[in-house]
Amino acid sequence: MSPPPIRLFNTMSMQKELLETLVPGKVGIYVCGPTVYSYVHIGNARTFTSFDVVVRYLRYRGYEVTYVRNYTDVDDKIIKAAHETGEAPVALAARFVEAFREDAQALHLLEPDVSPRVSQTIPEIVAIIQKLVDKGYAYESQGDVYFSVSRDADYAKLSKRNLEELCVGERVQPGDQKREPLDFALWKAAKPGEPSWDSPWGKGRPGWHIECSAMSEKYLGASFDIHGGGLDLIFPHHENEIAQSESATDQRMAKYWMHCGFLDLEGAKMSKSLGNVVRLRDALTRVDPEALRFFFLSTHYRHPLNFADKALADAEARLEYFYETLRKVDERVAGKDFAAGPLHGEPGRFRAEFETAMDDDFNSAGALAALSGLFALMNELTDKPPVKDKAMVGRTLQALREEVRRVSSVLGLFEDSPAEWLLRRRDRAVRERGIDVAQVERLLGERAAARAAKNFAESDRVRGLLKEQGVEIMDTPGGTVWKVAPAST
RNA sequence: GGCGCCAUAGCCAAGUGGUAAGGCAAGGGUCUGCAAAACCCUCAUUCCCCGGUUCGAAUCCGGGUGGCGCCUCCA
Repeated sequence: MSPPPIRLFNTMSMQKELLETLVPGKVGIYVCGPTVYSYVHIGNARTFTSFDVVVRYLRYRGYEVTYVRNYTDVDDKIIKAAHETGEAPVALAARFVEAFREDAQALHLLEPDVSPRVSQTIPEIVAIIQKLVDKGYAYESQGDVYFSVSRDADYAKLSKRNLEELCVGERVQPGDQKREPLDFALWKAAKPGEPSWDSPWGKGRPGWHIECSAMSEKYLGASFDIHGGGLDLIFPHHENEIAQSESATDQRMAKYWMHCGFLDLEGAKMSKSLGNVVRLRDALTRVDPEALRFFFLSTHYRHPLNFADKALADAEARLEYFYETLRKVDERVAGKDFAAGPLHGEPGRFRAEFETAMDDDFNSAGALAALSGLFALMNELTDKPPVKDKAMVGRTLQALREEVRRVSSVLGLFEDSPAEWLLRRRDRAVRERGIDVAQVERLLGERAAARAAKNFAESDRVRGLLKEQGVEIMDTPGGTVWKVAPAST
């Protein structure tokens, strides 16, 4: 069996390449995880969601995937944050690892196969640094150890920088022990009160980039398939990882480098200096987690995505359509057996469209488009079947429902029960709009009585009353149901 | 200054040589006591501008214009 023709954009070559893994049928992927000094923001969430779908799709295509995503739990920012809260750095990091796990769960992110932490990888980190020192790529200086960029002939091959130009913006800070401006720290001598570990260079802790070199090698080997992260990690983080790993092992670190585009806020990158960072957990109080996920997937992962209320509302409305459809279909066919026989149309054709899009650099936006026809057909079959053969309609609906399940497993969407999702959404809207559910139900009862008496004037008056409160009602064969209208703002 | 990305309808957004996916909005229709939901139809002779290559370009090349990112911590 020939491998599925998945193509992916490789930052190293700046073009799409056919995925040919080191070991046929297997993929090792390393994604740079969060530095746990605070809650993750929605930009982080986008990146992790993108790679979540990459991993899911590779598995869907039959690859045996080893997915590694680390926690950077030893870092300057953690020490700084801990100093501010008065916590021990280790405790603060542990607290935010837990917070991240909660956030990840809300977004339906898969648990990686391995989630290593810097604090648990110190021996491996020290070993790599020692190797680099021994091979002359690194030097010790007053308890610090630096990587000597000038010793690395192909430095900057990922970001395509030119070393002379890089030096222009660079300054050697006073007190810095670096020999050359571009050199970067592999090991930092401990200062009082900082977490530290023993090393051949005295007590200290790892520099920023070395942990990923150590953790990826520990769990995926010196050379592995895919390394991913946000666009802003290309330089210097991934560049430095490459320099460290390849100098130490003399092997190509990763074959494919994937980078996720930014999530913009009001058309500008989120940044602390602009004060426009939105935490994931704050965003989740305003938008359904699955709608956020859908929103992320509605644009190709390498393109910029603008975080806007309108777009989120659209995503949520679209998701409601999907779930309403699934609810109807499930009511119709769940648990039923239909005699074998021909299907209406070609339920399988949507899968082909979906796979074609995903095979092309994980084009989730294109993949989502394939769902439109699938859901329209389900609605057509439930509401106004074009064929009289009820068994055929039922069989076809079941087949389509199965297609949705397959797609769900890849996109991480529609994993909730439709009834639960719809109720959860309505409950949130009820809370936001301050709607009195008891009153709604009383009015609904009055209207039902009026309708039974064919008093349509009264019935419509009640409808108007509810509408003023933002409640929309729908008369269905199964009775009158209601929902909260989308906010007009 | 160096490196790089992007520019597709009112809005969002796929499409990297073969004659413009999908969604939202809008208009029309079917259904409905009326609605809503759902379904159907319509909705870019054209892809920022100017040249070029080609039988053929939104897609390739050159030049503009306009956004944006990285070069310092950053997903």
